[in-house]
Amino acid sequence: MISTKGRYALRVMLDLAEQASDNYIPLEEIAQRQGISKKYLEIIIKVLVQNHLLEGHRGKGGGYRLTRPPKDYTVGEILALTEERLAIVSCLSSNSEHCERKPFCHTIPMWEKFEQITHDFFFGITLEDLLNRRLPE
Amino acid sequence: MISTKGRYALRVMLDLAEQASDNYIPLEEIAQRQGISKKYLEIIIKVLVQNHLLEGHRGKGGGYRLTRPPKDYTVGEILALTEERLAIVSCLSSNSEHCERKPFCHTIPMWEKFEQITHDFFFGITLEDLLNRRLPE
DNA sequence: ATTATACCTATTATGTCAATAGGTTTTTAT
DNA sequence: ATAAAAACCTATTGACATAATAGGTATAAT
Repeated sequence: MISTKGRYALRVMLDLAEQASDNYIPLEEIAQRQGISKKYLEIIIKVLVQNHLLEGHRGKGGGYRLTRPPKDYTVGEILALTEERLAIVSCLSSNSEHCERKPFCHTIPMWEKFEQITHDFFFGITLEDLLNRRLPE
Repeated sequence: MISTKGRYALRVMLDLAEQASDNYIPLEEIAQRQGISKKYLEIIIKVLVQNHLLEGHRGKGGGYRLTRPPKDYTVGEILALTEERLAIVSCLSSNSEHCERKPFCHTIPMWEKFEQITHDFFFGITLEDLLNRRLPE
């Protein structure tokens, strides 16, 4: 399940993309427009800045702005940052302990395929697609 | 993310399918074979019985058995029972509170499509498919 | 100097997951 | 009848993640 963290991150990115402005936009403004607690958004937006999806500028007149055009962001890369667990079952996640059943497991191939499908889906949609309400294929 | 509950449920069903026997198989035996706590499995198997995916028989010589041939179970119906939240985002789940942003939301169509993909994937795989390590298409 | 802003560190409440514990009831085999 | 083997039932616990709040510091523009 996608948590609010991931969904909020997406909404912040979309909000900025919608403004289509090169100016910095204060978080306060975004929070009000989206109806989300500014304090909570701070936590989420931090990750986006650290990974250079957004650029923050301090002080009066500061705020946040995109670092690329909306068509150059995929939904997948945004969710991957805030969700951490794009792995669908723990058996597949990198930090899972070794399972000696894995070689014989009847279900692993299914999880792997689903993971592939999930990846392809979310990495195949850009912010611009969302703005235009146009899903690929 | 699929929880152990869902994965264990699947493994129990697979275990029974593999035995390919009309006899009742004690949970103790399944638990040992699968390396899962019997007590925990009790909780999981209860749901499967209540929904008639399994049949339980009490007393000496009792145990559990499938109610249908493996080809007539889909992975989807098993996971749906134990996971509850096959809804990917809370906005789409039935018990979510009304969101007045929904009509304008740029992300809802994406979540809906992903939900469709997820549903089609898991309801398109049967227990028999898993037994044979054969994923459809 | 003041104001507006990002940025930082910590804390909390809630809830779910995963698991354990200790029983009761039913059925079969002897 | 009796004993054993099994399902079935109710409650509790520890650990962890999520979602959110709180209060502060650093920076930049006017």
